[in-house]
Amino acid sequence: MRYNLNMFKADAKHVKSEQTREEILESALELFRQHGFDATTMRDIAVKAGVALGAAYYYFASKDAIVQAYYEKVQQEHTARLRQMKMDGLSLRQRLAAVFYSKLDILENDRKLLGAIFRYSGEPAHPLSCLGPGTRVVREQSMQVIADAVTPEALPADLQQLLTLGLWALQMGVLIYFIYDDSPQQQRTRRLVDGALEITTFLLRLARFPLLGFARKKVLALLDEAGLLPQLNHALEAQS
Amino acid sequence: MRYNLNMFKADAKHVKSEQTREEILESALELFRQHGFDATTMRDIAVKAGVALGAAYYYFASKDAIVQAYYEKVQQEHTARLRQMKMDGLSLRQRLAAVFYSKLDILENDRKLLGAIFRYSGEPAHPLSCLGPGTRVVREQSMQVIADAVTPEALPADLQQLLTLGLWALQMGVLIYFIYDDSPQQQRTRRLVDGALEITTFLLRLARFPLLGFARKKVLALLDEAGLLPQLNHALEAQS
DNA sequence: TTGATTACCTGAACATGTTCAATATTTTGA
DNA sequence: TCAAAATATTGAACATGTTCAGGTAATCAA
Repeated sequence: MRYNLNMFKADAKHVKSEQTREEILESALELFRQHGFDATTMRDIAVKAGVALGAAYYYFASKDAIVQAYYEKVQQEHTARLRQMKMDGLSLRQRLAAVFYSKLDILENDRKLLGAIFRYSGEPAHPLSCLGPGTRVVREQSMQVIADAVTPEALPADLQQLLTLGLWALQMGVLIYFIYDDSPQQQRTRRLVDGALEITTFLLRLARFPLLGFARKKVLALLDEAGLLPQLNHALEAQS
Repeated sequence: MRYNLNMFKADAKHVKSEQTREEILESALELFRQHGFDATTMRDIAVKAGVALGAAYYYFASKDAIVQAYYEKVQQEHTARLRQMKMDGLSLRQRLAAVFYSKLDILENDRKLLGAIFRYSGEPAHPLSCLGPGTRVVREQSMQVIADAVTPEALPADLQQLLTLGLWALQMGVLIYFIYDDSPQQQRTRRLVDGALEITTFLLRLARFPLLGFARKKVLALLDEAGLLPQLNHALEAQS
């Protein structure tokens, strides 16, 4: 085929648009890291990126949305890192440790940015609510990473579901703890992860006993009724 | 004694100051309920309260601080309601149900206000962070309400500590769920509370078994190391 | 009583997130 | 090639949370 000159132009243009966006994002993150989220103004960001104020709003709906974009990149990176890790031969606990640790590694120097992620957790209607529909994709992506570490264990479907949800909630809690953790290199958070995973796997071994099996059914039924297991119905239907 | 005229004046003045504060608070809450938190401006509040804009900032450090003041009143009311309830003869589960239900009752029509409470949960340095030092008093107060419902059960000190902390965390989660719950009268949240308490008391009965006793020790040690049990040290020291 | 001190209150000014009408640039379709 | 459409960009204007220098009223000390 003959190359159409416009193809290059189109590519170049799309690349340039993406570059502008990236430039704004990177400028913003650098300033956020340097001076904090609140101390950085949208005007600062625009100046540093070499664009007009309005351009920032052409690419990002709000100042918080920039942090959300950052977190989406983090999630991509997290997914990518785990995909290229060889998990063969590792125990569940080791796989989960890899999941939690790599997330902390990625976020290590940006703890101050994370606050913005949780800012609208109590506002269902806000597009950036970390529990709302607006962030569904990244949330499901982060649950998938955990599910991928759980699945090789070949647990009963209900337990697998339960464990994944529980670990996702644990991860949320760990992130909050991480933000507040002022120990050097956030070692306390790492130790918290270790301990929590030890207990988790210990309880998992107990989960086959009848009494805990009963509790497990109860918990599952409760979460289902509460609508916190959206995929459960399909999973169970497919199984039975 | 002879009454000093200035006493009345002083009282009148203090009362008047308190009245102004109350007027601003009530005006704000009414507007928040009517039009939502974001749609209400500080100028609206000042106009409705019949004061200048600056007066609102004399009494409240920020717009969010007004919601915080509301929540402190809620916590007072919660504490008061439970104090005047007769808990004699009630089971642990019934006492806890009373704790959770009464809190939901108080907050019933103000779910939209609660979002602001969680807004700074990811920012340790913010004075209104619901997990930070700035809100310690109201947080300890809300834990005390739970502790008072747990104490009559005469559990071992460590288990009591653990249960109280766990229930407080549960309450936080329930409040989040409550905010997102669009079922009529938030019945789903009530059912979630019922189910969660059933499971809690069931697991509590299991906690005496050796295997779960081991897990319990592990959890306790973990939380202690994580610094999430600030009072534990004193409690255990006093016991031994 | 009176001057000094404190508490309360005012509203203009400011800072900054956000919007938007207008303009420039690029792409598309014929 | 060129006009229309789509995309990208501009920066002034706006809305609103917050600050602050200054004022008034109440309280206190002598």
